[in-house]
Amino acid sequence: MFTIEGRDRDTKARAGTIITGHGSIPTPIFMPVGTGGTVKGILQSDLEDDIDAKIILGNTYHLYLRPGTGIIRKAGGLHRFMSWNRPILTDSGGYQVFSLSDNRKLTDEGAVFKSHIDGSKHIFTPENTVDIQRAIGADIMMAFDECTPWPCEYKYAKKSLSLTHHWLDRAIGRFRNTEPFYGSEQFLFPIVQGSTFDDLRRISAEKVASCGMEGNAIGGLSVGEPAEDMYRIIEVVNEILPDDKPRYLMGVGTPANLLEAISRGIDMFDCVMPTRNGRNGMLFTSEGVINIRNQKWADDLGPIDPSGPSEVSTRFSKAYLRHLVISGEHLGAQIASIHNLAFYLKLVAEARRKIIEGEFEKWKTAMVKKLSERL
RNA sequence: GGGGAGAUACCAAAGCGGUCAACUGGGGUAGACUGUAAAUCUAUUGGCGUAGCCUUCGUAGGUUCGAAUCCUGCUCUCCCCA
Repeated sequence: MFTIEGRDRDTKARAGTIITGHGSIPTPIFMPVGTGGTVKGILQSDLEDDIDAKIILGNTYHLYLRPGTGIIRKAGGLHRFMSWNRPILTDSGGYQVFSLSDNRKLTDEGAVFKSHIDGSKHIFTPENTVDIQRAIGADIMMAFDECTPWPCEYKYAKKSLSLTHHWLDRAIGRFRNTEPFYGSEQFLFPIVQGSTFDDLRRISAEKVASCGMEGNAIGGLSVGEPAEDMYRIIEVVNEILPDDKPRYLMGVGTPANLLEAISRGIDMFDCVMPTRNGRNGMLFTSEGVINIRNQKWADDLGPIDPSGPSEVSTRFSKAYLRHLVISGEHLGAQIASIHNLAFYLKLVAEARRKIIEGEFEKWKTAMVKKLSERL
């Protein structure tokens, strides 16, 4: 399911391919987030053509509440429901346990929570989140975990970790006792937790590695901790996670975060940043980060990004995009999202080429510097 | 021609003797956003040497210890009737 085609000379970076029932994914890869069966504001055809997304995310919590698994099953799975034939990865709802923490209570059994939509009461367990993801038909399913907040007391992180591990065993049990609904093979990725504590992270990585799944994930990072802590934890964990399986860093991050993580052996990423921040006027370009709402772009008739990661990047000017965003026009959010996602996808594709050529590190160092510039 | 209402900061619109440099929206400016309860949220928006001072509420005067608020003249706008 995962093959490695190349490795960088000087770093832990590698270039590989993940094969799923809905197509293969070159790594390193960035996965656009499509929480509720849509990458917000973007047409599937634009994801396929202009952005060339290889895989997108869906979210168990959101899809379960709306439209509900009944409709998705009736449609023949999420791929058919949303007319997307490339791979899909679903998050288990573990992140919502964290982000909607006011509305939930954790027990050994699972997480009892109130719907943010209508206040109705539900429970997520390691078992039923596998069932829901089976109904969704995700190519890659995630184990149900607790994404701990930051900062986090050692005592709490340790207790939470044992809960996550306990849940992991049960999720794998259910995974092994059930079959895909739609014929296409599904994988289940376990998630390393342990907050910013090296020893807990080691314990968790050992546990996850011992499960022998087709890929592994690192969660609980980029929740507010300094980037240096995140990089350190990645190094600690990747020492232990199997080298011949893809490693997925959940919820990360900025373009610079991606390159730093790739150099430490990460293969997969997802993040709302290119879409959400794009909708709010933040553009990632080959020249640096810009806030398109700033006055200084008002009369800049040059392209959004001359390096042209997407068709919209050179077709439209900064002044036009600024006008759209300032005016609250939906097209502004759409163009910004398309450009940002294409920028992310081009960035990881370029990283892949550099890795195969064995020249990743030098390129990465220069890029990180450039990408962090604020225009 | 007759009668009535009103003129407040970039726009709209509160305020109707001191607690008003003036509520609130919009607009402007800047910031935040990392497994999406976010096309959202926050700050700021007369000037300056900024715990203070200066200039502002159509305009010219007046009353008062004190006026955006009360009185008078003027200018302009809107509405109704003819």
